[in-house]
Amino acid sequence: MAILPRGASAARRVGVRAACGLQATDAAHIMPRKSQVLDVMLDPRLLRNDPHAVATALARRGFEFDADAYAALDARRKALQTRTEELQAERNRRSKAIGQAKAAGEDIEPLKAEVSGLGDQLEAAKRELDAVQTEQDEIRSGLPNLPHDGVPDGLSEDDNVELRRVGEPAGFDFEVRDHVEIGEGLAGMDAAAAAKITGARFTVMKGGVARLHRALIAFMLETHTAAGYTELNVPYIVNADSLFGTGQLPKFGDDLFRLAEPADYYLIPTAEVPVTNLVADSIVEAEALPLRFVTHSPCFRAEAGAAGRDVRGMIRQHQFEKVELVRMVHPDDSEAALEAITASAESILQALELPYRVVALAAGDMGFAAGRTYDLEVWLPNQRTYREISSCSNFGDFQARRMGARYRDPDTGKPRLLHTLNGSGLAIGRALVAVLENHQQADGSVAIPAALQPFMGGITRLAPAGQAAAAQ
RNA sequence: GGAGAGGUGGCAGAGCGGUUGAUUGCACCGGUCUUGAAAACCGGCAGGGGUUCACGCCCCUCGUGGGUUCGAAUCCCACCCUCUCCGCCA
Repeated sequence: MAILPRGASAARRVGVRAACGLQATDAAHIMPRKSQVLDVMLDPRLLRNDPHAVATALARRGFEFDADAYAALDARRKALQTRTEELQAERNRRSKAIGQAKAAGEDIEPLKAEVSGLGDQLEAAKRELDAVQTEQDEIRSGLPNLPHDGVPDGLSEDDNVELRRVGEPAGFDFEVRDHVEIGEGLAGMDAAAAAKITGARFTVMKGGVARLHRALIAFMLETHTAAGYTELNVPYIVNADSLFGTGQLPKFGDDLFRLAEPADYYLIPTAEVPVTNLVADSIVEAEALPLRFVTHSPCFRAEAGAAGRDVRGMIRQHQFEKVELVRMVHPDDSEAALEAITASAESILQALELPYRVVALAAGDMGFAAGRTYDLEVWLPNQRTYREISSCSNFGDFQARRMGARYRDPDTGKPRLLHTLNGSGLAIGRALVAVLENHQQADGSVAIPAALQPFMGGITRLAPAGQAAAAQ
């Protein structure tokens, strides 16, 4: 049974596959296919009718868009398209006339001779049009989403706006350890072993720490499904189409682990990719909205631009796990849905008794596809700072347009782009770090938050190696 | 991996190379009838794009790409996907 109605037509998406069917070349070549495909990113009409407004909006993100050049290109496109379609119409008319003449038993040879020149003209016009459209598509697929009106101005994280703080950082009357020290003390965290097996930025977890990691996953899935999210289990390997749909491609291939063999697939950088793409290429019935999904998955990131950052511990790994929340909603509901998805993520932090703050990202600090983003940052006592543990974004129709995700408007009967959102609920590795650090005790043990204890066989603390196992 | 079958509108399912972008059924929307509903009957109903103030007109799309032809859902080639049987396998 299908989870979602799949559009059998699949008329769109001629796109990426065709365009990048050219093997393991550069991921940057991945493009939507021209014309009749709706996976261009920003609304093509907005781009055509008011390119300067687009340029102004994108400038808030620090993105330069040459509106005049684009407008000039579009003028060429228009002329070429008109000419091409006129030629096609002419050819269709004549061919139809030949058919009728033949049916009437007339001699069609003279008619055929008349049409012969048309073919060449048409082919030439098509080629030209094709080139211009390809150029336009390349530009469009590289344009980030427009920031929502309410997004704070600014180009860097320094311009982010703190919305609220929840929970008081605990006072410690001993020297606060970081999670690496705590994890090693518990004999539960081993970076050296992972380095031997693989390399840098991996960790082997063991015993109580591994169990705590698993408990966090189970607790989060339980909490979110109880709140109405439908649990999913999805592929961790995806194709280029899916990554284009959510916006990782064509621009951010460097952040991905790519499997060139035996197939040109990618490891997912987040479950957002497979889950959001469930609605790719389909028309969802209006009553089915909102769709709310939760899934647990590993995430694989090359961290290409992060050399030297967060090298110690589990903050920044090539492989980590995450519980992800995804919603597909009616366009009118996406603003409220962002608040709701953020609240879902916050409920986990509250249950885990972790102090955190909520930050509205500035226009220039948001991800490529996001129209508005709230980050949740958890308090890390050793670093004496708040660190990102969840990112909740409203993508508006940006991803929906790229992947062809629509719902049927009951009033008009016509398909319309739906809105997509997602948020981490939460990143498991960082949640583990936060629990270890915030709930550490003077003796090196770690108190298990009450909410987690049922998923830990009822134990209330993790004890350092050498101490008696676990208190009841 | 081997052998076979197949991919057509929201779904199901037709379609001698020529007024077929596509018969029909279901679903859906509107109407008649009814106190109301159901049934019955009548009508409407694929997606995308261009152009137009608008009515409308035009182009593209029958898995994807290419080829043959004046003309392709229909013929040819390649690829992708699905199903059945066999092999392998958690």
